[in-house]
Amino acid sequence: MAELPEGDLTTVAKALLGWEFSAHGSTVRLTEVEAYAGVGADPASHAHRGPTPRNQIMFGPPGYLYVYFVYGMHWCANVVLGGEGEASALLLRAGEVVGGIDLARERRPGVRDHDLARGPARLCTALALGREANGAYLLGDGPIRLRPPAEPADPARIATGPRVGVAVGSETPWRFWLTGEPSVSVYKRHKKAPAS
DNA sequence: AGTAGGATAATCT
DNA sequence: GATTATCCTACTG
Repeated sequence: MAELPEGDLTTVAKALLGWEFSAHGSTVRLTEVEAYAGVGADPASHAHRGPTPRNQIMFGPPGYLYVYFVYGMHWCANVVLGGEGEASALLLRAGEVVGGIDLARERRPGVRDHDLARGPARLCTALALGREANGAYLLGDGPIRLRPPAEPADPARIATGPRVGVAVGSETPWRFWLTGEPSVSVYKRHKKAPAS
């Protein structure tokens, strides 16, 4: 059993850096995440306009996995945070493969080790996450698990910046990552987001 | 190094 | 019918 950290959304987001996320025989240490708030508070969030069939898992209790399909070909994984009905979530953007690396390499042939989970859709591929993982409980004893690291991430290495690839709300600096990690993805703004 | 375009389908308006 | 919390390839400098 594990318990999520206490605090508001950005506090929890930063506290989850360095946690280990396991699925289907591989484990990554989270090096990059993005926070998304709930109804009305965050135009970039899927929950912004209220519950829909897709985002219903975000409106449930925290500690569950929200997996969605984007751009016609990619899966992305989130951890539901906040209280029930709050609908905030944390996008797992990147991580370092620390277990089951042979399986991860098989799932993403031909890429360097630090690129295996460097990006949200790549992370899902490396861990073989798809539709069937949506709604999984992460803090119990199931095949998909999130657990705290033996050594917490160094707070001095946590960096903050705007979220990657969002069309709206790109001013909100809710992307958090660990500086100096080769598995952190490179920043790219959305095609239609205002130039910096 | 950085930038640009296209693939491709679920989801929502 | 428009939109999209991405990735890969190909190009320019």
